[in-house]
Amino acid sequence: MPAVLQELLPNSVSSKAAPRVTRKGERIFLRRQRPAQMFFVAGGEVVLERTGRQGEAVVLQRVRRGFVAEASLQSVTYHCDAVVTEPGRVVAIPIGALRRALTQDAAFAMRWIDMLNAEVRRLRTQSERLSKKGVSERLLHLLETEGEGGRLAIDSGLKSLATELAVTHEALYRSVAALEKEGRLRRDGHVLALVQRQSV
Amino acid sequence: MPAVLQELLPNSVSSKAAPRVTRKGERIFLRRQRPAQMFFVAGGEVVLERTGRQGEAVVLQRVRRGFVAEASLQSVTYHCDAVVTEPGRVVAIPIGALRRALTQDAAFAMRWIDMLNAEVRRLRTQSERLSKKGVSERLLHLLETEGEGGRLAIDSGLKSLATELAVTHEALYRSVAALEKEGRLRRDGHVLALVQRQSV
DNA sequence: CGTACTTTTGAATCGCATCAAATCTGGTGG
DNA sequence: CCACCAGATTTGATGCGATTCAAAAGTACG
Repeated sequence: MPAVLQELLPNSVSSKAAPRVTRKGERIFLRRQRPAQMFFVAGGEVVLERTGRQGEAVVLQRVRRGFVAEASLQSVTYHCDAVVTEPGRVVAIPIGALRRALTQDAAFAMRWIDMLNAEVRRLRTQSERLSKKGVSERLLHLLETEGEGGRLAIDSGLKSLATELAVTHEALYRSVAALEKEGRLRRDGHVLALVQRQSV
Repeated sequence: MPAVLQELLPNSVSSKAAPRVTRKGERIFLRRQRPAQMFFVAGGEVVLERTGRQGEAVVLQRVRRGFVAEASLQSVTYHCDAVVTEPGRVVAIPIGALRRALTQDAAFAMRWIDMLNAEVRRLRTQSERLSKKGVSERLLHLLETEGEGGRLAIDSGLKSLATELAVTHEALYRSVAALEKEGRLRRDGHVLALVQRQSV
């Protein structure tokens, strides 16, 4: 089990945690199912998505390390599907034990609150990004907010990134190419990096 | 002080809460300020927004009853501005007292977690909405998800709604008119309502 | 080495942003 | 009560950027 998880969870909970490997394409859980476990992604990648009636997938969360659907702690059903996009590992934690620990261990509850706060901020930033109209504006915003020093590794390909930015992959490819030609962006394999503009 | 707040907060906190009236246009707090208080909107309307460098405002949260920027509990600075869009009342709660109560009162912490969970879900729905491309798709999604039985009161006008949907007001006006003509939407003053389509 | 998927480029079309302007509205002060 | 003003609402014309549809080239993987 990852150290991050050990530090977050009290023993009463982590002792009940069950790690397992995931396969690409596997569904960890489905919308409308009753949550019995909380999942922590410890390797690979899992996306939380909703599927419209025409089958268009909307990516709501992309997790490489952290909880999927933390917000379903008290929910009657999941409100999204969780799909494995890259094989790896998840840790399943019984929700009952988690709830019990949260009501009994205030320090743990506070750590949990911090985690939720971070997720709320991340989602607000994502809303801000999706409020932008141009493709390149969204891309640059992503690099500015999610990247480290304007650098961001794109592990699952630009096509997958396109659905995350809610644009077509064609538009994204063209936008990347255009930004590169303008000298505002650089590509090193899977890494996109903003080119620092010299301030006057 | 509203009953909802009384039920949520323990006495140690609610005794320190300070209600006050708000004026239209007033800024409750600004980005980059250090959070000293947590604000509960008890009347009127407050929006949480970020302003880009060209002054384009992005609405991240619109609150008529509830907390603004709950996620800044442990933050060093606010990450958004809070602006009063309709005069009313807010209750200011000292953050120190709040934090203390959360670490000592597990039941309160659990109620707080539920509130954050609800906000996370709301934000995911908002991301889903902004992922839609068409204006009318976004509008219909709003009515489906935020409305009660497809009915939603628009108190602050369609123009303000337009910025929330991240479209121009012209496009929204036209979209509303078009949907009305198609018989998919009805307007009764400030209320927008989906027209129920007869299932076969 | 074939198959499935991503990446890339091209062309046509469409919806929305943009700019402009007219009308309507609620609220203010004379 | 009316004139007036600021803001919201509405309609029109134009252009651009993204979607859509199509197809070719590159790449990973069994």
